[in-house]
Amino acid sequence: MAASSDRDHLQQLFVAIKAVIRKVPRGRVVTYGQVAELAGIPNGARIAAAALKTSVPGDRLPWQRVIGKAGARRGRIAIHDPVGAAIQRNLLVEEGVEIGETGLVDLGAYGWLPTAGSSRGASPRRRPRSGSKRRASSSRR
DNA sequence: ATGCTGACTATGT
DNA sequence: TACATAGCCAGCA
Repeated sequence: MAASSDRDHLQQLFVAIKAVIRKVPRGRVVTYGQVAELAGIPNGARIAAAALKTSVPGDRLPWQRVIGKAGARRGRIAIHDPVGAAIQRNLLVEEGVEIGETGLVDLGAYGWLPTAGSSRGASPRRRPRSGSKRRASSSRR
Protein backbone atom coordinates (compact mmCIF):
# COMPACT_ATOMS: atom_id res chain seq x y z
CA MET A 1 0.00 0.00 0.00
CA ALA A 2 2.12 2.69 0.44
CA ALA A 3 3.64 3.95 -2.70
CA SER A 4 1.17 6.65 -2.55
CA SER A 5 1.25 8.71 -5.63
CA ASP A 6 0.36 12.29 -5.20
CA ARG A 7 -2.89 11.67 -6.89
CA ASP A 8 -3.70 8.73 -4.69
CA HIS A 9 -2.89 10.81 -1.72
CA LEU A 10 -5.52 13.30 -2.72
CA GLN A 11 -8.11 10.58 -3.01
CA GLN A 12 -7.02 9.43 0.38
CA LEU A 13 -7.87 12.82 1.77
CA PHE A 14 -11.36 12.48 0.40
CA VAL A 15 -11.74 9.11 2.01
CA ALA A 16 -10.45 10.41 5.31
CA ILE A 17 -12.87 13.30 5.21
CA LYS A 18 -15.78 11.05 4.46
CA ALA A 19 -14.75 8.71 7.25
CA VAL A 20 -14.71 11.57 9.71
CA ILE A 21 -18.13 12.76 8.68
CA ARG A 22 -19.46 9.25 9.03
CA LYS A 23 -18.25 9.24 12.61
CA VAL A 24 -20.45 12.15 13.46
CA PRO A 25 -23.31 10.89 15.59
CA ARG A 26 -26.86 11.67 14.72
CA GLY A 27 -28.17 14.90 16.09
CA ARG A 28 -24.72 16.44 16.17
CA VAL A 29 -22.93 18.77 13.80
CA VAL A 30 -19.34 19.63 12.94
CA THR A 31 -17.63 22.37 11.04
CA TYR A 32 -15.60 22.04 7.87
CA GLY A 33 -12.44 22.99 9.70
CA GLN A 34 -13.10 20.35 12.32
CA VAL A 35 -13.60 17.62 9.77
CA ALA A 36 -10.55 18.72 7.82
CA GLU A 37 -8.39 18.73 10.88
CA LEU A 38 -9.47 15.25 11.87
CA ALA A 39 -8.82 14.14 8.33
CA GLY A 40 -5.26 15.37 8.60
CA ILE A 41 -5.65 18.77 7.06
CA PRO A 42 -5.08 21.63 9.51
CA ASN A 43 -6.41 24.36 7.31
CA GLY A 44 -8.32 22.38 4.80
CA ALA A 45 -11.78 23.58 5.56
CA ARG A 46 -12.28 24.22 1.88
CA ILE A 47 -10.96 20.78 1.10
CA ALA A 48 -13.69 19.20 3.13
CA ALA A 49 -16.21 21.30 1.29
CA ALA A 50 -14.75 20.26 -2.03
CA ALA A 51 -14.91 16.63 -0.99
CA LEU A 52 -18.58 16.93 -0.20
CA LYS A 53 -19.26 18.68 -3.43
CA THR A 54 -17.57 15.96 -5.43
CA SER A 55 -19.24 13.24 -3.43
CA VAL A 56 -22.50 11.72 -4.51
CA PRO A 57 -25.67 10.62 -2.69
CA GLY A 58 -24.53 7.02 -3.07
CA ASP A 59 -21.74 7.62 -0.59
CA ARG A 60 -24.19 7.53 2.26
CA LEU A 61 -22.40 10.51 3.64
CA PRO A 62 -24.26 12.57 6.23
CA TRP A 63 -23.08 15.78 4.65
CA GLN A 64 -25.96 17.51 6.28
CA ARG A 65 -24.14 17.33 9.59
CA VAL A 66 -21.35 19.43 8.23
CA ILE A 67 -21.88 23.14 8.63
CA GLY A 68 -19.76 26.22 8.37
CA LYS A 69 -18.42 28.44 11.08
CA ALA A 70 -17.44 31.82 9.86
CA GLY A 71 -17.38 35.01 11.83
CA ALA A 72 -20.89 36.13 12.44
CA ARG A 73 -22.39 33.17 10.65
CA ARG A 74 -21.66 30.79 13.49
CA GLY A 75 -23.27 27.53 12.61
CA ARG A 76 -24.76 28.71 9.35
CA ILE A 77 -25.45 26.32 6.54
CA ALA A 78 -22.77 27.02 3.99
CA ILE A 79 -24.41 25.48 1.00
CA HIS A 80 -25.02 27.85 -1.85
CA ASP A 81 -27.80 25.90 -3.43
CA PRO A 82 -31.04 27.07 -1.84
CA VAL A 83 -32.56 23.69 -2.42
CA GLY A 84 -29.69 21.77 -0.87
CA ALA A 85 -29.64 24.13 2.09
CA ALA A 86 -33.32 23.57 2.65
CA ILE A 87 -32.84 19.83 2.54
CA GLN A 88 -29.95 20.00 4.95
CA ARG A 89 -31.90 22.10 7.36
CA ASN A 90 -34.83 19.77 7.15
CA LEU A 91 -32.68 16.74 7.89
CA LEU A 92 -30.98 18.41 10.81
CA VAL A 93 -34.24 19.43 12.37
CA GLU A 94 -35.53 15.96 11.95
CA GLU A 95 -32.49 14.62 13.76
CA GLY A 96 -33.15 16.87 16.68
CA VAL A 97 -30.90 19.78 15.90
CA GLU A 98 -32.46 23.07 16.63
CA ILE A 99 -32.05 25.71 14.01
CA GLY A 100 -32.66 29.40 14.33
CA GLU A 101 -34.87 31.40 12.09
CA THR A 102 -31.97 32.38 9.91
CA GLY A 103 -30.76 28.82 9.75
CA LEU A 104 -28.19 29.14 12.49
CA VAL A 105 -27.16 26.11 14.51
CA ASP A 106 -25.83 26.37 18.01
CA LEU A 107 -22.37 24.90 17.76
CA GLY A 108 -21.96 25.24 21.49
CA ALA A 109 -24.81 22.85 22.02
CA TYR A 110 -24.73 20.55 19.00
CA GLY A 111 -21.04 20.74 18.24
CA TRP A 112 -19.54 17.26 18.20
CA LEU A 113 -16.50 16.67 20.39
CA PRO A 114 -14.46 13.84 18.82
CA THR A 115 -12.18 13.52 21.81
CA ALA A 116 -15.17 13.05 24.01
CA GLY A 117 -15.85 9.67 22.60
CA SER A 118 -19.39 10.47 21.76
CA SER A 119 -21.72 11.03 24.54
CA ARG A 120 -20.04 14.10 25.82
CA GLY A 121 -22.08 17.01 25.04
CA ALA A 122 -20.40 20.00 23.83
CA SER A 123 -19.39 22.85 25.96
CA PRO A 124 -22.16 23.80 28.26
CA ARG A 125 -21.21 27.33 27.54
CA ARG A 126 -23.85 28.90 25.39
CA ARG A 127 -22.57 31.78 23.43
CA PRO A 128 -23.21 34.78 25.61
CA ARG A 129 -24.53 37.48 23.42
CA SER A 130 -24.40 40.27 25.97
CA GLY A 131 -28.02 39.64 26.47
CA SER A 132 -28.88 41.42 23.37
CA LYS A 133 -31.75 40.82 21.15
CA ARG A 134 -31.42 37.79 19.01
CA ARG A 135 -33.15 34.67 18.82
CA ALA A 136 -36.01 34.98 21.18
CA SER A 137 -37.42 31.85 19.86
CA SER A 138 -38.14 29.81 22.82
CA SER A 139 -36.57 26.52 22.79
CA ARG A 140 -39.06 23.88 22.62
CA ARG A 141 -38.01 20.48 22.32
C1' DA B 1 1.81 25.70 -16.79
C1' DT B 2 -0.90 29.74 -15.06
C1' DG B 3 -4.92 31.59 -12.93
C1' DC B 4 -9.54 31.82 -10.87
C1' DT B 5 -13.03 29.89 -8.08
C1' DG B 6 -14.87 27.88 -3.95
C1' DA B 7 -20.44 24.01 0.57
C1' DC B 8 -14.03 27.91 4.68
C1' DT B 9 -11.99 30.74 8.63
C1' DA B 10 -9.96 34.57 11.19
C1' DT B 11 -9.09 39.33 11.55
C1' DG B 12 -9.96 44.22 10.73
C1' DT B 13 -12.82 48.32 9.95
C1' DT C 1 -23.38 43.53 14.46
C1' DA C 2 -22.40 43.59 9.63
C1' DC C 3 -19.35 44.06 5.67
C1' DA C 4 -14.68 43.71 3.62
C1' DT C 5 -10.06 41.70 3.15
C1' DA C 6 -6.30 38.18 3.67
C1' DG C 7 -4.82 33.35 4.09
C1' DC C 8 -5.40 28.58 3.10
C1' DC C 9 -5.52 24.12 -0.07
C1' DA C 10 -7.46 21.63 -3.88
C1' DG C 11 -10.20 21.35 -8.19
C1' DC C 12 -11.08 22.94 -12.72
C1' DA C 13 -10.73 26.01 -17.15
